[in-house]
Amino acid sequence: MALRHAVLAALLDSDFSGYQLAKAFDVGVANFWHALPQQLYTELAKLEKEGLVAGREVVQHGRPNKRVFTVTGAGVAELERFAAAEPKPTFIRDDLLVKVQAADRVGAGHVVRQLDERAAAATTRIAAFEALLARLRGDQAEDDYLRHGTRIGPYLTCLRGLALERETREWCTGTASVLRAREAAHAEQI
Amino acid sequence: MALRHAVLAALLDSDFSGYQLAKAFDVGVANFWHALPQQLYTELAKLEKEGLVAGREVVQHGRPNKRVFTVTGAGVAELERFAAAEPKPTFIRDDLLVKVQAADRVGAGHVVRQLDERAAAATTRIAAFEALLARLRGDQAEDDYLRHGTRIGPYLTCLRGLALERETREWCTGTASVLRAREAAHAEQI
DNA sequence: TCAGCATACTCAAAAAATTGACTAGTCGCG
DNA sequence: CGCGACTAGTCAATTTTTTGAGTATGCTGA
Repeated sequence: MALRHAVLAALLDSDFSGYQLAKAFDVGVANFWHALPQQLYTELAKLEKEGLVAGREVVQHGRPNKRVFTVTGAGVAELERFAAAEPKPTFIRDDLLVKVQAADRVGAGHVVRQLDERAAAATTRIAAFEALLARLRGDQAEDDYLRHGTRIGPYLTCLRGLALERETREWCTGTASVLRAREAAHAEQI
Repeated sequence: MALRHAVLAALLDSDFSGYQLAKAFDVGVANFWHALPQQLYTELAKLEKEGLVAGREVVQHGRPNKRVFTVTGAGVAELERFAAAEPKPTFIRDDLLVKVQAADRVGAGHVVRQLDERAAAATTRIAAFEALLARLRGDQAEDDYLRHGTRIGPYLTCLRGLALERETREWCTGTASVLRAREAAHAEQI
């Protein structure tokens, strides 16, 4: 019962349809939560049945109509309860870490390549986060925005995403270069 | 089919029983993977049936006997295949991020407290990682160990854990202080 | 013009993770 | 001597997540 809170938090910012939420959960919100479209549709249906969100049909021209959802008062109350409850520990799962853990026992070649790719992907995401942050704060200086800006929540979580991506990039490039140096040294010995 | 690789990677370092693995997955390995004891027992049973690990009974004095597991050749081959495959994207799930995202719409009090607690927990983990890293490299300098040390995999993943915890601590303290300042400013206005 | 992609969603089945309840022996503490 | 904590597991039920397969419509570029 935790995806629901991620959905509610995402809907606080602006109303979304399931499809739009799915996009968000695949890129931006994925920063701190991840879910497939099917889960979101299911969750939205449940939330609506429980009265935590309200859906309304939006007629569109040139594309299928959609149902967008708004958080209700009960939804905000539910988030309030969630905020007061003890948080579950952070949950990280990363294939690359597992591979690096095993890197001295299996061939490191593929792992090095994947580290490079991950570092490149991180660079892209860093740029995206920086652009998003700049857009959120508009023409205000960061300090100013942090003190007086609206929608500080999304800004703060973006800052975290940015820091994580930077850390990821550094670790990936550092680790790749260590593994490469060791492969080279090993090759020399022969 | 991914927990199995985390288990295999953990067993590469030294043989473990299900119980010991459970401990590791609750603290150390939890750095990059998380699993409950039940899952580990189930997974070990499956891995043994498939011949990827071999179990043997260890008779103990003064406590129940245990079964410890070793990775077999087939297990290493399976890890090799896994290392070559495309990695799934990193998967992060964090209640606190969701709460911060919603912090400007629900009471920030609890969230601030939880951020402080998380920062304190991070400090503890940072110390633990530093101690573990020092133990792994023994009397070697870090550069030296990275170039020539054995078991470089665990060392590299620990470095990542350390960096993540440091980032966590910084973000938590920074975010808590931003939210506190805003609460204070808001109180003044009244 | 027509294939492919994007929007917008649904249903069902399988796999994985979580929750909760148990067994059973040992150790130390009061 | 009994109580609680630690070691070392097992079993079953439930919930969550993932995988896979569909339904429609409309726009765009080769």
